[in-house]
Amino acid sequence: MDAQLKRGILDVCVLAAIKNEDSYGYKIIKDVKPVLDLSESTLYTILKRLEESKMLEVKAIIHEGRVRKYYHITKNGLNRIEEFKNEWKKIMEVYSFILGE
Amino acid sequence: MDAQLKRGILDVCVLAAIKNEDSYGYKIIKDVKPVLDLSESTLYTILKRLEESKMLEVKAIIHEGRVRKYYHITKNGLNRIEEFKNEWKKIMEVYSFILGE
DNA sequence: TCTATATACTTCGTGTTATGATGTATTACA
DNA sequence: TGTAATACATCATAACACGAAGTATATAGA
Repeated sequence: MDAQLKRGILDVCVLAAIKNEDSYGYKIIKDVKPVLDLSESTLYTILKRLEESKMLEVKAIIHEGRVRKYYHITKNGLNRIEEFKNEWKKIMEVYSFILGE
Repeated sequence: MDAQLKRGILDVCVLAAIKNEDSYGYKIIKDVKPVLDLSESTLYTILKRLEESKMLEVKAIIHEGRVRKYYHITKNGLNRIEEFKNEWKKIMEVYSFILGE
């Protein structure tokens, strides 16, 4: 998909991926990739950003000798998803415009 | 609307605005703004980009003492719109994912 | 006549962001 | 021994939206 089109949905996509269950980087990539291709560097950048803006909380856990960072969605994160749903209405208007008013 | 969400649709939005009739910067802003807010600097940046990628052709015309640059969509531009419509299907899948698989 | 306001386009600097490349480290299996 | 899978991190780069500021003309109203 066009790189520009991705922006703005990627963040929310990651939030959605952990909405129902805490998850970690490697798993999130596996879950999101079939729907929307993203690289490791992109994902970890996003996770850091979402953490900084308090939409996610992190807990590091040792799993089979490796560090695993589990991400948990916060209220802010849930709000962001709701906000996105509202923005979507606007997006649909724009789409109609593009199809030919 | 979220700045990131705009990217990827702005270009196509501008193309759509001149699809049926040649237009110029000032008018394009007026036409697109009700649907999707954009500033002058943004618009002219986009127009330049679309011209460079051969999606638009420009013709400068003197209108009431002022220069007016009329933009005409090319075949490339029309293709871009069609491409966008295809990408939209993918976007809808992502949207479903966000809503909760 | 003076002054907004509308018309019309341009340039620059800044901040945000996706991504490829590269690196580190462990476990599992052939 | 080697190779794939697991798991996360960092850096440099390029694309892009946007505010700010600038240039210039026409027109309507005070």
